[in-house]
Amino acid sequence: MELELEETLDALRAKGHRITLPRRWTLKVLLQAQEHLTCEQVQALLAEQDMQINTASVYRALQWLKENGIVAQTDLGTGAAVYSLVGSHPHHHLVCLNCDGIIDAPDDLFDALRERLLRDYHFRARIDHFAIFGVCEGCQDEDSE
Amino acid sequence: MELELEETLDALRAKGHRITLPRRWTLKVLLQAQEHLTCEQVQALLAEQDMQINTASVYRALQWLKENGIVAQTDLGTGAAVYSLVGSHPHHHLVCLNCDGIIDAPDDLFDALRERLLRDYHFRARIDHFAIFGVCEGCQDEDSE
DNA sequence: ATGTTTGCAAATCCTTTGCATCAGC
DNA sequence: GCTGATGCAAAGGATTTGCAAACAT
Repeated sequence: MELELEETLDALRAKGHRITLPRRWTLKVLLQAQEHLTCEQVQALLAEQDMQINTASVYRALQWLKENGIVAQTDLGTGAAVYSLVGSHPHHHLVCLNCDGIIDAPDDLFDALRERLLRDYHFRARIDHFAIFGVCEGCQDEDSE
Repeated sequence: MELELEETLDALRAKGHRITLPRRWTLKVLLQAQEHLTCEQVQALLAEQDMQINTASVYRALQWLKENGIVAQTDLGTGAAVYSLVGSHPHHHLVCLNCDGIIDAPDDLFDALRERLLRDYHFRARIDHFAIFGVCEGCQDEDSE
């Protein structure tokens, strides 16, 4: 993991980017967490480890990582956007409109869609971390009661 | 269209909801527009026709319509959420991460995905008005230049 | 009549920005 | 040393909320 951190940073440096502490730490905590985090969570997790950075800098670091294809930004309808690594294990979320529960879904779910978008629209979809809204099994049962 | 308005409102009334002017007007303008609108646009279009409602009431009406499955809310990454009717002609958007261009996409794109989510996850997806981010044809060419 | 919804203004929440200072290369 | 990134505080924009008055049923 430490390796992955340095490798990624080296690649960015090679593209002419400056590697600063906010950027390094933000990427580090995302690698540690291996799950989607809000800006606030990133900052809190860092603070726990005595790495203090300003909120604006976390936002700027996250945006930079996003622009460079390292992280994906997703709106789960929870108010704050969540950020997660693209590379590691791409996964998606089924968000229940009724109970707000979240089910994880694998990436290959979107393979057919990706292919079709590329073929029919020449559109290269970047479905890195997706949220699909709907009604989960439990809540469907409730509805019918 | 007038018919559809009254029918929908009657159905809501039958469910015990109160039909007020903000609710009626908000639905009316969405039926007129037949495309996704922001809260601000709803309010502006109504004001043009001398139907003044408060911003908070537009939000409340939109949320009410959403809770009742009449409209879908979508985040196109443009700041404000957009709202559109579910019933009429479901459609979706391919949003280019580079040029912010928006390509319309038909609903049947998601048929296979819907079926698989239902079969494998018992999840009833409500993909009413979706945004898929990626890179459009023109911007792919630019990249390779 | 009664309980719900509205309008208004203020509050809240997430995110961005201007600018002087600081740090990476 | 130059250029770009940070920290801070303040602004920004979208959405929500508290509450008295108005309204639908």
